[in-house]
Amino acid sequence: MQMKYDDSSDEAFEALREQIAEDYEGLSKRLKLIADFSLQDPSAIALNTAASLGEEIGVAPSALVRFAKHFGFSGFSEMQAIFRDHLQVNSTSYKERIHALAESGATRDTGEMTDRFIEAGIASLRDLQHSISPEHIETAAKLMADARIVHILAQKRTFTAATYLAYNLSRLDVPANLLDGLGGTLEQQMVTVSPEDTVVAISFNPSAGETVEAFERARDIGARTIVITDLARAPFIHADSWFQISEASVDGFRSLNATISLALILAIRAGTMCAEMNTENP
Amino acid sequence: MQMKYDDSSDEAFEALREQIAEDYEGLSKRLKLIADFSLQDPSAIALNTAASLGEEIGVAPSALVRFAKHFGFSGFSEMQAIFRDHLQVNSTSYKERIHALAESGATRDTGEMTDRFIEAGIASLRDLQHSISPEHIETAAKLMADARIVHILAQKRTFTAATYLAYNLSRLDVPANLLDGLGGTLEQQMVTVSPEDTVVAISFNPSAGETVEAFERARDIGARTIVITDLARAPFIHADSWFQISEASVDGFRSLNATISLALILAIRAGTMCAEMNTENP
DNA sequence: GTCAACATGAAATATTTATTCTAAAAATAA
DNA sequence: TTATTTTTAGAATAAATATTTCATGTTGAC
Repeated sequence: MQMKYDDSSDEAFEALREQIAEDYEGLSKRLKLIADFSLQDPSAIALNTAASLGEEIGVAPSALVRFAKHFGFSGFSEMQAIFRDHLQVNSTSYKERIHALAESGATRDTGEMTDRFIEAGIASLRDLQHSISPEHIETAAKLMADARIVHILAQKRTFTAATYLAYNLSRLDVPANLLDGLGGTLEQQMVTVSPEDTVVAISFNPSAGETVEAFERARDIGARTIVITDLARAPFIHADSWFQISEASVDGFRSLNATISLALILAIRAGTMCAEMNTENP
Repeated sequence: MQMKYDDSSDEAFEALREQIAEDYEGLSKRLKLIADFSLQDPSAIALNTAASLGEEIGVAPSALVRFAKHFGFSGFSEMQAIFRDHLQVNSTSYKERIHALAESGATRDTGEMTDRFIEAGIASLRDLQHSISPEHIETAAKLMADARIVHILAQKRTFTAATYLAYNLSRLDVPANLLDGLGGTLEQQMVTVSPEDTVVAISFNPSAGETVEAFERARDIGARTIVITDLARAPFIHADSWFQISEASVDGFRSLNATISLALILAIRAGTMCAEMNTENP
């Protein structure tokens, strides 16, 4: 099964934008004001009422209705929907897709199941791509690069992602330690954490109580904290840096694609930062 | 993914988000649903009506009003304004970011790197989609479902994928054992392998010598063998079932997306087969 | 089990917001 | 200038949307 993931639902917005620019000269005075504004600040059109926009632009609300009708809409609301979709396309279309995948019923056919899992993985990666910010990666990578040791908290569900982050950090000469709670309790392992360290918690809902406790313990010790989670909740929102990722799930099985990709990206950026620091101050 | 913004004009939103996360446990069932949704997809709250959000979340519109009131607002509309402001603040700072991106080297590199890794991951998944056949999956899953125990050979590079396969098999009540070579040699662990077992080797080039030896040992014992590899060659081509997957790599870092997705698919199929067998012959 | 306290959804109501209509003001052309 | 057309703002109306209310369901303590 092949799926088109381009933002085709956004075509309408681009077309409208073009038409506004094209028709501009033929518009009346007030309509030109509105055209200027809509091209310059489309999200304001999406998020405000005709009345408040009218006030801000300096025209009557009915002028906005006339504007919309000039471009073939039934009224302001219909045009506004285009602007809203545009705003939502970049942030939510993959979320909708992710949500839809979770809904569709279980299937017995292996080929179909395979397709759906692969689709789910791709949707997760696309969502990651649309919502990730380079600045935020920089921040988190710096916290890791500056640390004496990077500790990674691994609970059952996220153990796989934790091993991947630990493996890649080690490979890039960033000191990494996996707090896996093996051969004892997590609490016992926490004694190795110092205030110069950074603790990374990867936690998916429902969070293991142990992970929550260990995270709070790390904050008490004074270590820096980074959280990768699917649901930003206390206490994780108090972390120095946190990422909320949405993984698609099929039949209750969550994809791990976005998580491990983020782990790899963070590890690499931390690794290059570490290398740069070492060459500068040998 | 959502991120923490330092934007001070947005502090109302941050405060609200934190309060939602904080109060979460004390909320009722419906209010928890709304809390989850609002944390996961705040822009949807900003752009939709209480009625349509209610339908999407699965609660009555009045539940959204109750939710807003719980957090000290006069009603849904007042709370929605916070979400709208957040979106507006965000989308304008996004423009600035695009500008800044062209200027600052580090973030541009990071953004570019991120994109390349995500594209590589998607390419790997698409390749997987085209290269694996349902019949192949059926065969391998059957080998796992029929086994007394499924042993998974984990070498350094592929340890992550191995833990993922083991975890998912266990979760689906397929007896799984990770041969990780910890606390001794792989050879010592191999004594647990019997002729009624299936051994899965995940091996990427260059293969660890230990994995090759362990694989041959498994064949000598008479166990069934499954191999997931990026390069099909001796001795792995003698396995009872094998998959060749090509993971895209960026700057020498190989993606793991196709491998873990295949692992998940195999685990699920094996799990459903196992369950079917148990209900048929109780 | 019974009761009380709380949570919930459907419908009624209130409010906000968009839209239409109209008279008046500009703009245009003779 | 004046006649004609177009544009406009504000009021009236219609539609959409939020909010309140209340009967019913649920939960938890005793």
